[in-house]
Amino acid sequence: MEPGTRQIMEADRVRAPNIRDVARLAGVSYQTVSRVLNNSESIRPSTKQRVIEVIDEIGYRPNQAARALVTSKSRTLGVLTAQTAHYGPATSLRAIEIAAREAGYLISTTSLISSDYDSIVENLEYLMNQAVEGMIVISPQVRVFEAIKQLAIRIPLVTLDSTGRDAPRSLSVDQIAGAKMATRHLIELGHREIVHLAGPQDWIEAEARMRGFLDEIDEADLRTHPPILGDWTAEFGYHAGRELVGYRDFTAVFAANDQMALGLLHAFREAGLDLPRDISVVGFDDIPEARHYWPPLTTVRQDFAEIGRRSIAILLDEIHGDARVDLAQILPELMLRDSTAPFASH
Amino acid sequence: MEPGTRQIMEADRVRAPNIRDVARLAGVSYQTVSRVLNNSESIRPSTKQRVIEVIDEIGYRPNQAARALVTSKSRTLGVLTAQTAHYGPATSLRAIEIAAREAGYLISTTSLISSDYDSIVENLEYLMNQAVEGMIVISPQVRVFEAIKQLAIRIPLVTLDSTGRDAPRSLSVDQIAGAKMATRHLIELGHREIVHLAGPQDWIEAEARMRGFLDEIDEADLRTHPPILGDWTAEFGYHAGRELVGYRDFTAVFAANDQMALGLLHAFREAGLDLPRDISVVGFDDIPEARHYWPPLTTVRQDFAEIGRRSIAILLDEIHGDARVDLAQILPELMLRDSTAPFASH
DNA sequence: CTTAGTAATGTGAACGTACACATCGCCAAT
DNA sequence: ATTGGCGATGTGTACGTTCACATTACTAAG
Repeated sequence: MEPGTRQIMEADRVRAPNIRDVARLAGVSYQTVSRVLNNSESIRPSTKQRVIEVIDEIGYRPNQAARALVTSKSRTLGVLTAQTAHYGPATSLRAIEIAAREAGYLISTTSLISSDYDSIVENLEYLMNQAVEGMIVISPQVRVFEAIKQLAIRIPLVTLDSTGRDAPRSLSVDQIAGAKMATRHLIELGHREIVHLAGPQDWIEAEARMRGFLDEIDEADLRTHPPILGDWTAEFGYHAGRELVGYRDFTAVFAANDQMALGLLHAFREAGLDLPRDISVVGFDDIPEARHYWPPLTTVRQDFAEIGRRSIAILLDEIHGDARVDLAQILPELMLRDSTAPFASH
Repeated sequence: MEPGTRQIMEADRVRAPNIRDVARLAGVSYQTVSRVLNNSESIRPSTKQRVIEVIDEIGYRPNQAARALVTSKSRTLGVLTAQTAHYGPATSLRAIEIAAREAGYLISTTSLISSDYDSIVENLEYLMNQAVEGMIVISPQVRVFEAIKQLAIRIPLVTLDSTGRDAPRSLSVDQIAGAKMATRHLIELGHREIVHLAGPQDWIEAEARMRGFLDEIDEADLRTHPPILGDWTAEFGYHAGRELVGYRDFTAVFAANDQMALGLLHAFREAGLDLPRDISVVGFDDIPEARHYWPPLTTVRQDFAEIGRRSIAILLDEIHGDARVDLAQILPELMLRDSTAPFASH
């Protein structure tokens, strides 16, 4: 191509300024500009100053693609999540995003539409194609682990679950402890017939909460019906509640999340029951609305934002090779409100 | 560097396979592999087949950074959002992510921590540094537009608001129409003293809902107090409700979102009022929980997922140069439930 | 049997940056 | 005056891909 032609093209589509443009205008070599960009030492303050001025003046932005290409570091972390519209995951995700940005990392999120195996694989492939340096799995489901193993994913991985699975490092609020606290609270109030409205059993959190419930029931030498397996929604809680009022062989319900608890309250009240006198209800999560339900919901609080922040800290540590952040579990907290009351036979 | 040294390095850290490795193993040139990757025509099926087999076999993944560098297309879209933990934005965001992925685009999200001008600029800069090809602003606030203008951002932009501002193309559920529907409903029930619990006024949606309310009040020749300016939370709704019960110079409240409506219900019920006989309440959004509030909330439904999908469609159209998707506003829908009742003086 | 035309494939260059190494200039110690 | 050392800056090259253009293989028409 002749020089002339070239110049016309350049004039045509204004090329974004690059490191050499900056260098030329600042009267230094491109390498010096690179050093400024990467905060290298051994650069004279006056030179640095001059370069920075040129950068600001012409609005130069480093080309991330070129950087990624040469360093073979994408500075991107992948997040695999389901149900992001829910308060918990959404809050964690937001904290993750902010923490990642502060550390200079980009987040690439992928939301599972369906939870079948192929879909999970497809989503993981998507993240791998972004050359993510590490991965966080929020609200993990059992099949996700199979897929990760199957794909032989080798990058650092942090999952937000409580079970300490083999492959990845995991972290979360201690779901089992939370469920036990909730259940114990009901037992201490004198309830003996307690129903558990659980989450979908392929969700690790749901499984853990159910385990905590059953353990506590067991320790108190009580009996219980097999838990009802729900889908986290208020709608399901409502229908389960309508079903339950037909039996009345229980005095309290522990729901695996606040939304389902809300559905229960709705159904019970609609059936003319007096809450919490007739039936006590405990939820899980302590979403901001829970304290304004009627009656205000007794529930187990977990700090979703803190989980998000810590997961990033752990992941970055692992990426940088110093796995020193401890995985101490975060303890949840029982929030006592008005949806639970002592059991009084009447 | 001598060849020998080089080989040791390669053996040291296993380099990911590149297009040339594939080409060598398939017995073709790298350009042919490139053609297969880009679905170029005029390539013999048998050749294509062979290349694909090699790709699968050695697990080759195209290097996105190299692609982005040479094409100067990042295939990334930026999303600027606030309050992502809320149901509405979170739902839209999820739909955006899924739609973008289907179109082969990556989403880079940035959440506004604070809404001051500097913070907005910082977040926009962050997105520009990712070389995003287009931008979506969810739940836009007024200052965002100033910042965009100030930074002279030239990439395609879609905002999710209802006001048809000058610079960008915008799209949303018609907030004003929704607010008018809610207000008219209350008026038709016979209410004459209606209070509006508005959202923060630097939020464009909040402003639009308030405008709709005031317009409708005006058209019905009614009077109203100046709206209460809230912050979207149930907590605020609750405190506003406690304040309001002291006056009792109204018979209905239109809250700018469901969460604040929930807080109102809580406060009113706590004050011993009979809902909806004593006071009618209307919300906005129709989050999934709204129908399970007590009483089930009359509210204005908007389809957040649809907004998300459409915004991507519009943005991609604009990026590809054919701006043909129309911006017809999506109409919201009034969901009649039990939190509103005819006004009867008693 | 030649020739033209097209389908299929190959070659050279460029994208913008960071790394490894080379060079320059200066000052202190001999 | 010479040397060594170090701080500051410059030069060559590679990263993996696509684009523009060049070449080869094949097919059909004369």
